[in-house]
Amino acid sequence: MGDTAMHKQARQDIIKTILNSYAVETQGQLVDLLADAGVQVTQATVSRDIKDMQLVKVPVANGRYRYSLPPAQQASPTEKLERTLRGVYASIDVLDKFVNLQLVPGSGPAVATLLAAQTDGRIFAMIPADASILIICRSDVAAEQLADTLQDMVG
Amino acid sequence: MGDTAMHKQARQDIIKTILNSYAVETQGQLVDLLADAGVQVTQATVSRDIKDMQLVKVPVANGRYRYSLPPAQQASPTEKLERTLRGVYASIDVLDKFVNLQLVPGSGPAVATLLAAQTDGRIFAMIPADASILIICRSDVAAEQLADTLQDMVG
DNA sequence: GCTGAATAAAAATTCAAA
DNA sequence: TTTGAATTTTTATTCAGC
Repeated sequence: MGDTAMHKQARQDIIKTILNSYAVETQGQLVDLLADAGVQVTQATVSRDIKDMQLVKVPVANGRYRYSLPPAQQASPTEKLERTLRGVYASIDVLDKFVNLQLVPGSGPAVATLLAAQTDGRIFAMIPADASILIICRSDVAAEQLADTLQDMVG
Repeated sequence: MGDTAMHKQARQDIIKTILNSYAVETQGQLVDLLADAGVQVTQATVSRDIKDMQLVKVPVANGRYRYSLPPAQQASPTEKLERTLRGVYASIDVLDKFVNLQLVPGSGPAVATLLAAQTDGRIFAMIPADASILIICRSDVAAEQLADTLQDMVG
């Protein structure tokens, strides 16, 4: 046993990080990856963590398996958008049916994907650019409202 | 072997139904439930079906497990690129001279290339994005017609 | 190709202990 | 309560046959 006490919660946080970085196929693999991260536990413990965290072993396209966070624990699309937007938002502007969202360079496509996942009825189309997204709304009023909504998200 | 030939697809449909009716915890249980439904297979076959169908064994609240239909597939853009419009189409919408084609993320450029090859006289210009294509038509009527055409393509 | 029987591999649990 | 070792249980795969 390592001399550093490792608590369950901390270990589970590390497991989350590992799952986001590696395609973990078995619990044995997870044991090894945890060891690499300096956390020494057995398969039994990992099995219990997986139950606790409600992780699932998903059969994926290439005929393999991988452990993954369940939909229930995955952040909702709106939460993801809000979190992301907070980090990359620069400014917002409205003209007629258009909302122009200025962002930090590189974040346009990612934010557009998150916005698209909202299925917001006010949005007709989006033109994502590197550092901005031009949103075409269904009406001038819709554009105003959307701008307000987005403004509220970033505080 | 039973004298009634049971095909994979039919069996998998039955499995779906069973999963919607029972909290199936193990593959053995599923074998039994299939037997009750008149389908005689072994655990090996069920294991393969589960892999095929991408079912997952989800740890649920009460400390038990249950098999469940696949969580929303988060396919990578690269995988989707290889598919046809039918495979990547999400929705289509019209506003004035605009047609907005919503697609799965990553497929916009590929689909736009295919669309451009059509040399459709109604299309004035296209703005492909990662997950959508904004098509600007030569007239409002042209936009309506184009939308209909595309709609028909995807059934 | 699809399957079952046998087997290997992996995962869950039991039990004792800290 | 949490854990590892050992064990049981479950699941995946191999192999042969159809």
